[in-house]
Amino acid sequence: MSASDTSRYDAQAAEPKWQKIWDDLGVFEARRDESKPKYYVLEMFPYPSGRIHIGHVRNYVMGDVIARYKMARGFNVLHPMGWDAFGLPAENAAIEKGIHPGDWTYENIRVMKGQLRPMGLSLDWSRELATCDPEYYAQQQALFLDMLEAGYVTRKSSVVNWDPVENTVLANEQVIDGKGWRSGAPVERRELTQWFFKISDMAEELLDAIDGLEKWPDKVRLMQRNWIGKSRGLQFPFKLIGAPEGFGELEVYTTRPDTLLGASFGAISPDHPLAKALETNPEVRAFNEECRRLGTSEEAIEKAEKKGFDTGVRMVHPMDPDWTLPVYIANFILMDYGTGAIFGCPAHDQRDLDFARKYGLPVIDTFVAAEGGEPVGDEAYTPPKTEKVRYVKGFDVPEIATGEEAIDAAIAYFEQRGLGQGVTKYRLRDWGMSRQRYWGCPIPIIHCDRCGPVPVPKEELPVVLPRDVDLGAKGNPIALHPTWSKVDCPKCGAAARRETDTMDTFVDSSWYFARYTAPRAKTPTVPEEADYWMNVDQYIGGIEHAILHLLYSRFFARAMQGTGHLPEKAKEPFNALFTQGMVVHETYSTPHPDDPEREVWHFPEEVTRGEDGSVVLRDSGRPVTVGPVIKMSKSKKNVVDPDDIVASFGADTARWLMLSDSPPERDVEWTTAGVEGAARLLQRVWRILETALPVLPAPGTPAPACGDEATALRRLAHKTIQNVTRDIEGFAFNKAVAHIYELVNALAKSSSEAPDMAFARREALEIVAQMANPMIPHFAEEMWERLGHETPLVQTAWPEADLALAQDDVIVLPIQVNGKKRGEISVPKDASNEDVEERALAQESVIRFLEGKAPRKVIVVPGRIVNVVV
RNA sequence: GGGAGCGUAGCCCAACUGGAAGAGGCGCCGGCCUCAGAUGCCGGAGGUUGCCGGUUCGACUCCGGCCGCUCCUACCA
Repeated sequence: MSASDTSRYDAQAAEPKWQKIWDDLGVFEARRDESKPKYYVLEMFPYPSGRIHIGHVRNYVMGDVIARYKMARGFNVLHPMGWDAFGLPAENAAIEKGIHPGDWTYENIRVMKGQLRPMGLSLDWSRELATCDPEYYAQQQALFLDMLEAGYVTRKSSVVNWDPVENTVLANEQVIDGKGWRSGAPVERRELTQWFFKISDMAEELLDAIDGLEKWPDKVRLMQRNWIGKSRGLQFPFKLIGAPEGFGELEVYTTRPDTLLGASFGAISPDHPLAKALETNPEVRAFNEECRRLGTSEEAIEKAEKKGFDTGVRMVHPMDPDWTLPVYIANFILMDYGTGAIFGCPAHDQRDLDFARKYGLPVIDTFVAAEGGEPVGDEAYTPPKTEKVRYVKGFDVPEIATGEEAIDAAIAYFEQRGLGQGVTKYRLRDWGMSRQRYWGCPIPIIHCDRCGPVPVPKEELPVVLPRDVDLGAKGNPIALHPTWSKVDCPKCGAAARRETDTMDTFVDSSWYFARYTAPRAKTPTVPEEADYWMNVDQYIGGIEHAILHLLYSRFFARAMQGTGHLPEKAKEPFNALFTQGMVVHETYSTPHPDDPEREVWHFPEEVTRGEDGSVVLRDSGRPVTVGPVIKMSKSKKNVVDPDDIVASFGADTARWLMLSDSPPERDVEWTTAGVEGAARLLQRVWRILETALPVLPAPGTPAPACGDEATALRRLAHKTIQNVTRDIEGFAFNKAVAHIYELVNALAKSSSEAPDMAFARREALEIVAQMANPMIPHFAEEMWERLGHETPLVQTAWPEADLALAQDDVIVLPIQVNGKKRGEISVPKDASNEDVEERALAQESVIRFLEGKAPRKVIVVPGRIVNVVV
């Protein structure tokens, strides 16, 4: 193909050309400009795992559509990008491949940036940051110190997964069936003193503020509410009989005090002080140790078979001194929630019922259904608290009452008698942020035997990670470093030790959005910049971050406001949130050669379908196990990267494909079916353009008088502006794509060279270019240039639809008889309901289906439908 | 175990949130173009809206119960 051949669109030439033009114009470099409204669009930044995959691209292309659209709407747009660069995979790579985590991470960033740049995203790369860079984490350490001083940080004990062979703490994902993933040794729960952010102090505030997050998806708001888990309940003690010294009472918390007369046992967590005190009994010790082998994840604990151990201790029912109940240690009671001790009421809690059946404990109904209630059998009776039920063993409450009423009555009863008190509790726990790992932000603290934990003076920041560590060693690599931790106490000058824990990587991602407003500053933020750019107007990311990342970021924004690093308005940092669906794919595995219990994962490109349809490895032909369709992730290798498509068809084709078909919020199973279709669209539009060019009027020619055909094309073009605008605003990119197709299809059918048609075709082509610009910007710019425009689209305003032109004057209404379509009528769009009814009843087909009967009712839905009911 | 979501043509999905089951794309079939293929153009078929029940003049849409799949579950990010 020669350079002057315009019969085909040449993405390989056009894409670098336009990227250079945009770069030279500096249009994506955000500068403060008080004369324009600002718009901050942000996609969740990636973990540099090695290569960009389709899931990333989908995320960033969506953000790019919004960014480019807002630019055309006259906003001063900030659209930055960076790297969530600390984390466990870098350490694993170091062990497996002998590469330093830092080298591995920076190489990944280089590769992934190299993959992203050709996508033509409107990113301000001058603000790029990496959380593993001392420039970033120095400011994170400064923030930590300010938060410590302001009382947002505390130190206390918590449980971790301990691998006794590796001498190391394991992440939940490193615990497989209760065993360490490398050592295979049974995992233990062990207590360590760790640093915490006091997020639970903010539970009420974070809960209340959810109401104000109107542009967040309801499902995310609901998930956050449930996670915070506010509950009102009763806390009170049981007197104990036969307990070790110092354990005269057992404090329990219950959200259902109305079921107290249905109690049949007490249960405590294996981590409860009483359970530990009882470990002098070897059987108790053995039971507790078995429980501790479950690891720390909520999922594992709850999924495990419910087991209990009768301690022999008994507790006295507070309402009847002669009534005593056995106290069990139970593997499903969490020490972190409530008081770590409960009373079990089998009739009204399924877990308690299963437990009671297993250990032969009584099941006592306290209430039954208000009408025809039967005693509990195999299923616990747990109606909503708002439902009226009949209390058969209630106290201080009418026989028929709702759960809520009875709970309030029970709390009042206990408070009046001084037996206990109503308390509000939250499921939300403090955020444990200490990690016994290498590749993270060092916690800037020095431990002195005399002064305790002492903050590192700010002028000595950053506390830089040591580079020379032995990651293969058993234990925390930083703690094992021979010299790094040895320092003098900043307060008293005595020999002291640095804190060797690093921060949870969620800390890094909890404030990066604020750092983007002044990424090179020598302070965490800069007031003028934060004032101008905050908040994030549109945040875009995966639904998998609906709880933790977003909740932690909300906490951080408040703490940063409290320490003077963010303005008041940034307390809720994300004005609008869009959660895009995940790109999912099958997984492929074969048994590990050394250990058939384990699996080796394979990339989709490594497998192929055999002749009989079975899935085999491409090189060896070994059979492959096809696993479930799950989120693309490096660890399972079910990733597809965009390079092949970009190399064969160009970035715009990949972008178009990503935006077509699937609604953005829905998960998509990745398939390359449709690539050719996406590429075809570009060529098709190009051909339409090149065919039309010789007959089109000059740019800016005013509209001539238009005949029916030209008016119809113009109407569709202006409707397309309305539709695409609405669809982009509503994140319905798949619908925007469909509307562009519709206009292109109409253009393809127009070949008339009459002046009015030539005008309408130019107008429609320009609108196609402008509507498609946020999605396939290189192609759109090239079109725009061929159409004779000198100012690039990136600096061109979004068009306004001509409302008068976009409206239909006549609409077609379907007519139903008894809900079934029997005919249709055409009426003026502003026809009255009476008119419509009259015309509908005059319809031949309607008369026929009425069979002489008089209509009982006629329902006219303006602009929609007419239903005649007989 | 708990929390959240999804399910429409062979496939991806629309259906203005209660108003004609079909906008758009992929694939498939037929025709045209071509020496042939690719590209392209024109046309077409395809349905118990996961299942059962309820509300309604009218249900893909709302309610209840099942089935299947996905995400989160506090040390994966």
